[in-house]
Amino acid sequence: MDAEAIKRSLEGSGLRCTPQRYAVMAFLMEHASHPTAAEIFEAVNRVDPRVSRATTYNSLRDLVQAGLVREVAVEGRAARFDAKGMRHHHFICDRCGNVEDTEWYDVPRPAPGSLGKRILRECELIFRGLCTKCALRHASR
Amino acid sequence: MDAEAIKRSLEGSGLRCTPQRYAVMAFLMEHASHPTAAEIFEAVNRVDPRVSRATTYNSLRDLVQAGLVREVAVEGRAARFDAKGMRHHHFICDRCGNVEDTEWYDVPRPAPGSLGKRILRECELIFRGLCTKCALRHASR
DNA sequence: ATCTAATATTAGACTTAATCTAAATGTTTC
DNA sequence: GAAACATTTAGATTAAGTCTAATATTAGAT
Repeated sequence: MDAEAIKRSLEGSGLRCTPQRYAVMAFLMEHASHPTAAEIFEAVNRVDPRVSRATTYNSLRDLVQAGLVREVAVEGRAARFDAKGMRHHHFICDRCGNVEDTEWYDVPRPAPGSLGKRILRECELIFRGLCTKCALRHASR
Repeated sequence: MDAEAIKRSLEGSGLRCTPQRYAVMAFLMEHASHPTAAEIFEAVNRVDPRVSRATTYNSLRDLVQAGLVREVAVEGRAARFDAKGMRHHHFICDRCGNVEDTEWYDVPRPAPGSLGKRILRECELIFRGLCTKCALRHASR
């Protein structure tokens, strides 16, 4: 996605395309590494010191609300974020905690009725185990 | 599970059955509500003031390591815990953030090869949407 | 039973992540 | 250009979790 597309997607969601929001969104689209808010703030602030910490958090909140960004559910301390580009699932490493994208495939929905009166919006699949790096280190011992 | 069973499962995992650990484990088994560490601490400490905050956290860490308890991945601030009893999936409410258990069913594993050299331990399914309470409130407006 | 070494617990200080606040700045609209 | 609104800012505050050093408990050896 290029600059124009980012601008359009922000405005399409009712968000003004401010330099700060743009910077956060652009950073997320360039880094599929599920960065934490602190990482995003540091990186974005280094490039453009006009971006404050509060604004980083505000922008992330707005982007998540607008549906452009996903807050990945991980059990670690700090929240991690993910631009919603291609659909994918997540693999979380037991050992190093890294979150990686994996190929998407359709998840069978629960049997109708099993959820009662709940309203289902989405199904998310999380794989756990050892990532490539940790699996190799594990094997070589 | 009764007291003896808890004791056995702790010791079977190489953990001494101290009053503190027992209390944390017992609380989790009685409350399927995915309490946060703070909630567990308050409840357990109220009953037995000998249980400190640090020990609550230590016990939870030990229980998770021993595989008796699961730390549920949620995007909120505080971690949530869950005694591993019956297998189940989780439903997280978009609005109130509550985590509820839902009926378990087999999740199709990813195509072999799609995970590369990663070692898969488990698949976890998370549903998102509105819980019963929030769905009703939503409808009545 | 007593000693000893290992394990567990504690209170409270500390660190980290995130939110809040009130003032300032920027943007629209008239 | 002024009023109304949205956004950003630095820094204070809160919340969640971890760490530390002292104390207590336990299991196993004698």
